[in-house]
Amino acid sequence: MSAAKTKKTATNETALAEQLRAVSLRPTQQRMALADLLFGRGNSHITAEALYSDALTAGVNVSLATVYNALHTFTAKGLLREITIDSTRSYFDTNVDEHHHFYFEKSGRLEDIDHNRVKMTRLPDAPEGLSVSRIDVVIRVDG
Amino acid sequence: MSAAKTKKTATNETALAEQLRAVSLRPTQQRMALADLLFGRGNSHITAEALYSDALTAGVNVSLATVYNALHTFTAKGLLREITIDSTRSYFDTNVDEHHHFYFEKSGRLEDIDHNRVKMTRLPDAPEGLSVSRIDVVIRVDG
DNA sequence: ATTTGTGCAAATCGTTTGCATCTGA
DNA sequence: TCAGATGCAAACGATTTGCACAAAT
Repeated sequence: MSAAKTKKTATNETALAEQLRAVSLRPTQQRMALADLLFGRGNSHITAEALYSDALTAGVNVSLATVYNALHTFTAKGLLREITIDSTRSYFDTNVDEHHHFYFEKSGRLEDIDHNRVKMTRLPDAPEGLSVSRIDVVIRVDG
Repeated sequence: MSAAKTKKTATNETALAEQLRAVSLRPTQQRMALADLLFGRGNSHITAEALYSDALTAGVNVSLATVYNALHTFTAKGLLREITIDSTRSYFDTNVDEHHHFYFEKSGRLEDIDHNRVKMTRLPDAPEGLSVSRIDVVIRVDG
């Protein structure tokens, strides 16, 4: 009885709609359903294709183009973070807080590393006048 | 008068051939020429397409498929390191020593950071029984 | 002679785009 | 009403693949 499959409660629906409106996005049916799939579960790292197939499974009427659209829009609005580790696909992370990743080379799976589990005591300055937008630490493990 | 354009010196040719033989790769014309382009210059981060066009410019007779082939083979043999940061293309790094990168978001350019310019005093253990194959630190700057 | 590498063109695959249609405010 | 969103199918671009031919040992 996932919220995506059954009728969402009014409060849920409102919460999602508010979340979207807060970043000036129209809470359309598709965005609501995708947001519910993305943020309503623990599943923090997902690919476009995977989200699309989750949507189909959940009976959500949405096209692949709209999935890509929503993922990029959400990312631009700071609701998601895009992670590029494997050149064959992009992952989108629902965790937008500062954190790092384990990357399991065999399975292609990602796992969060809380930022306080990594401490960097020395870092180079950003080149002349440029500012650092993000520091990504990826620990690759053979698994 | 690049070594790729003109006839290579006997010592150069021998050195490259030895380098390839050392990792049990046949020193074919194409691999020699590509190795020369890759390792003979300062240019440490290159894409397959860029190497291909460099090769054409240098008058080297090689196909794109062979460029991909050589890049992957060299990487498998430890002569190169593949870097995935931008999902639209793969970079190959001739620097295979432990080091990190600046990534210039606007230009898509990469710049090496010597590993002793980054110091990590706290790192999580690798998950159960798995070993860490590599730690990548990417500092993204808006430039 | 045998193995390995190369080149071409076609195939793949994730992602993007153009455009007509629909929907939310 | 009308800007913004969606869906479809075609286009894309980097990379891979199949297979015949060529080159290295």
